[in-house]
Amino acid sequence: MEELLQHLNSINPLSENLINYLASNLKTRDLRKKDFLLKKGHVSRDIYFVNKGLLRCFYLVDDKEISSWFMKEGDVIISVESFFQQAVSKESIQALEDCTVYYITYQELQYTYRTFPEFNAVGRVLTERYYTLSEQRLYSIRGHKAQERFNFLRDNYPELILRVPSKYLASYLGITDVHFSNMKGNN
Amino acid sequence: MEELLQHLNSINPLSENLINYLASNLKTRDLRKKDFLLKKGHVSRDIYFVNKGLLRCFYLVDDKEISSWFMKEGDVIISVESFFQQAVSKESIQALEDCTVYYITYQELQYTYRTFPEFNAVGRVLTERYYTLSEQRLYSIRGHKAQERFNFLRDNYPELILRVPSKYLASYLGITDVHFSNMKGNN
DNA sequence: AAAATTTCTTAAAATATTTTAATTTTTATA
DNA sequence: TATAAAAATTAAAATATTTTAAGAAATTTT
Repeated sequence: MEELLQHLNSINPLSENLINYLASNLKTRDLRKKDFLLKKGHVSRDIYFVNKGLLRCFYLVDDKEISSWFMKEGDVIISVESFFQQAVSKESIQALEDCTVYYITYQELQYTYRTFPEFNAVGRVLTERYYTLSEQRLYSIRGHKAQERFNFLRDNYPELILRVPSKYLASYLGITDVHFSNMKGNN
Repeated sequence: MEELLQHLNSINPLSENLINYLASNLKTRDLRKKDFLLKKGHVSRDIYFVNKGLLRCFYLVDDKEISSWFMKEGDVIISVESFFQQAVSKESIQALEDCTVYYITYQELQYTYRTFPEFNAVGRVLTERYYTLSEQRLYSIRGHKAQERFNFLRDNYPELILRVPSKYLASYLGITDVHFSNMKGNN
């Protein structure tokens, strides 16, 4: 938990009160592989920080699971639309490995923003960073062929290729697992 | 300009000092159709608010222009990655109609965050909203066939179909203008 | 208003990707 | 450890999308 607080502090220095508040309100949760952090149809009520492990975010299109992204150590997790709007989620979040996560609730986060205004700067910068990553994902998908999308993933997120089962990577790239397998062969 | 300040104020009340600061530092720029707000290779140094008109954001892949999004009245414009990281931009931004925009520079925005801490809350909420829209775009593109992507655009952004030339919409949807034309025929 | 340029449409052939199905490999379970 | 289940690979046929090209329509420029 210390490393999370350090991480936040490096974005914008936190007051002692804020550090104490976070330290005493952050909760821990352990997940076994295949456990769900969020199921579609529910509201994304907590904001998580991955301390250990790997998870995937996915949604269904015609009974097929489409992966939106993968979160590992050091990442913050929410279902973006559901959390920010506190609306029912189209996405589910599931552990791909045994995980340990820290979290606080949406209500606690809003309370933190109100009570410790300087924390808005931290929230703003983190949101800017994740927004940028989201735009990069759009950039790498649109206008590129399957092989190019695969190359981008391999060059920028090599760890995912090793840790994430191919069928999830395939749906993330917008192709079938069969085509994914063929592409790897070519290379 | 009044409506922009009202819009910001509705997200989080602005102090009188902040309102005065913004009112005296916001600049206005008029663009003729086809003028550029940003050219690839430059840094996105200003954050714009569209008062009138319509613009497109696009980038090149193998000499082909791929549209990333369209901004109209009431929208905030930046090239996300370039602005937040103050790095060279892969994207360009061009007016599709005659436009009027308001803007401040990146430096002024950072100064505003430092000098008026309450403005961080405004920045945070706006960034959350645009991040959510970016995720929705990913959601609507990935796992969906061309016809479904077109339907999503038609149902959620009908105005774009009327105002944006087909060839730009086609590249936004990740298809050729030829295929776009054929799909419209089917419907 | 006419001419020039750009955009849109249509059709046919070429290519990329999906679907289906069977086999092998890997991982999970008894 | 053996067995069952899930995931990955391979091949062939089916489908979706792109490419190319030519003509029609719309828009911009002179």
